[in-house]
Amino acid sequence: MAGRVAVVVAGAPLGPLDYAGPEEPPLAPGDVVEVPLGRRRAVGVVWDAPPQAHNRPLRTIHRRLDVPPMSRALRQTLEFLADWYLAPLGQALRLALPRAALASPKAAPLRLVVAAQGPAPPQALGDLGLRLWAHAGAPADTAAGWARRLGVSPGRVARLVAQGLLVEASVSWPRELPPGPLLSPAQAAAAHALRQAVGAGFQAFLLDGVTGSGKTEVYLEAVAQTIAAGRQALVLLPEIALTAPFLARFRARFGFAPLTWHSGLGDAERRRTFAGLARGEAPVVVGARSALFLPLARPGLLVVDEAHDPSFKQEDGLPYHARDMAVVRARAEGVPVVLASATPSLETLEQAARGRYRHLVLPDRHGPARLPEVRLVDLKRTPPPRGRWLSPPLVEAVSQALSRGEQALLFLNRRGYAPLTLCRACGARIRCPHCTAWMVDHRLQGVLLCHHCGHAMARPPACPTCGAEGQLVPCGPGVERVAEEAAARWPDARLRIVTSDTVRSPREAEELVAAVRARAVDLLVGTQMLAKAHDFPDLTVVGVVDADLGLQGGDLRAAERTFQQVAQVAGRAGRSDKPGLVLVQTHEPDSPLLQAVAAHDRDGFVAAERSARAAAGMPPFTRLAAVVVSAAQEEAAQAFARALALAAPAHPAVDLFGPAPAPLAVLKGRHRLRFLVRARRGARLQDWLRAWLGAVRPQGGVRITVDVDPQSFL
DNA sequence: AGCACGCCGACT
DNA sequence: GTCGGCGTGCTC
Repeated sequence: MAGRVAVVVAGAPLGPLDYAGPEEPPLAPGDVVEVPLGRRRAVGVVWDAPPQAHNRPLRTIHRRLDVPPMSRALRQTLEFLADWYLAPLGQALRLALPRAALASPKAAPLRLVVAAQGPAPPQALGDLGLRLWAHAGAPADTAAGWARRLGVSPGRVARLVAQGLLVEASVSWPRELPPGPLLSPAQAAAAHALRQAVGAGFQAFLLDGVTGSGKTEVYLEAVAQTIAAGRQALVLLPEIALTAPFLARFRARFGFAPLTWHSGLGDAERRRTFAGLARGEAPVVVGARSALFLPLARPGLLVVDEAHDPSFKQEDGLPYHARDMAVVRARAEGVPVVLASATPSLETLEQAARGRYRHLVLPDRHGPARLPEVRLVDLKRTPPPRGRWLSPPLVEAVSQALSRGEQALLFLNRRGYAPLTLCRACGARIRCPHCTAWMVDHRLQGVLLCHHCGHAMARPPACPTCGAEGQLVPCGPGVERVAEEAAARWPDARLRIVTSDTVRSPREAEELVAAVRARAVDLLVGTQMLAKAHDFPDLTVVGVVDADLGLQGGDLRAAERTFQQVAQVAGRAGRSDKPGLVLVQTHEPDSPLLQAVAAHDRDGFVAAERSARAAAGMPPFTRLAAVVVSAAQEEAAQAFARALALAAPAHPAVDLFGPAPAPLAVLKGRHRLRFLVRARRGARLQDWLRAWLGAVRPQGGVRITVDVDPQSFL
């Protein structure tokens, strides 16, 4: 009789299933196997679950794949994740089993090429030298990749390598690390605490320092300690756009490039990276959210940089928070984890206040840089001219920066040209046919787009409702419209619009950052993509076009997000020795939120927000889950939601709100009703949800989605 | 997630 | 008379 084994199938919304395993060689938990499932073959992982005592006939495991088994710590992390987010284990497993995990690991070891660095490109290289230097610190790439990137032949790349202008870097373990940079006393103290923690088991840290305070240098010392101890470090960054400057700093510190993991990688590189990490050959990997589940043969340290960033929360599919799951994985691995941020979330600060995370503070900007002056511009007292969006004080500040030969940034968190198109004749607004949303005018692409479902339509010549011609007018600003105004205002400035529409790949992000740093751009107009941790030394003036924007909608975290966003984008100004100036346009200059922004008073803001949350019984003092019921037929959704409301178990510490139409009442053609579940102290949120949702069976095309610890409330 | 089974509309 | 729509249900 063959052995009975539990297998979790990747991707299937199922728990462990029982199979008949081979007698010899026996399978062990973590082994990656191919199993029959229904009439297809699926890939799964042998799990630790005790075999269930059912007596249906078992099907037989086809074979064990010749890939490194999944570690116990990673399995535990996924189990925790599935349990926390009420997701089937099979769905969670897919996070850690990308296609690259299934390839044979016999791929050649990585040999990559990176740009050398020096004070200046050799004159003799001319234009090629400039291009090369613009890519200093770019991610390691193959020789062919560099040839493409520089627009030269592979032979020319080989010559550059021979000349030492490109450096071949093996991902193998560095023998020796260069000494670290000189740190300020506060940095040194924090770095010391982190170094001590490496190799000493699980501990969570909040590395909390104002923008430009040198958090990266501090945690890189912990990375150094980790490498020296022969262990691996995993660093999460919110967006791939951040990796190029990060890699430059990394290379400056260590003299080699880390592995990277992001959506821009090709299959071959993915396989090599995955296998290299699983075999323990590469010391450091840097990646976006999904990198959290990469295999580490010798884990030593996890870092979540810009830990406040909302992109760490996956919003589609399985809605997990990589920041929180990083702590879970670190605990499972028995290694320290560092959450670094200038504007930590209230949840993270609360963990620190309760002593769960050790709080390391860097109070000042590093070196000569000072925090920028933040001025609030009252849009009621100094409004922009009608039909324009830049107020006189902001125009003046940008003009001065440009005339000094410095760079300026205009921030508006709104893609497209105008968020709404209105008919002057009949007042109709152009709506998405599938969602409760306006169609957003995107002039660069020449279409109207729905930002929720992606529906596109041509800009109609006449009003679709009343047929009036020439009466459709764009309402309100998007970045394209602000850019149009800026281009008219500063015709000589070299302007770039930076949004997910214009910067669509890691390569384009890298190119943009290189162009800005090389001073090929004078004026940036963009969305939150620009608010992130870029370091542009000649950028001195930042304009926040509409600070009130994020406060609309009354979302629980609106104030917090606005503070973070404005503080982060303000942090782009004046990062070297030139002083920075930030102008924040608002209709509410007297609001405590904006007063705190202007005074760089994060602690004041947090204290006020914290007591408001406590008074309202909101996180971090309670826990929430959003439960959305959706169906193509509105009546079906409503009927089911009513039944669901009646099925709610009574609990003294659980409050159920709803059902109410979700803010996006129709999304992709489905009508949506939302419940909000609040668990106060003493209630187990997930247990209550399981009891509730387990008691009902959706039918008639009704779907239920659960978002535990929701960040967005649409 | 896939992939069947299962009952109701337009085609060779 | 069949092909095919996706609603419903199952996968050890």
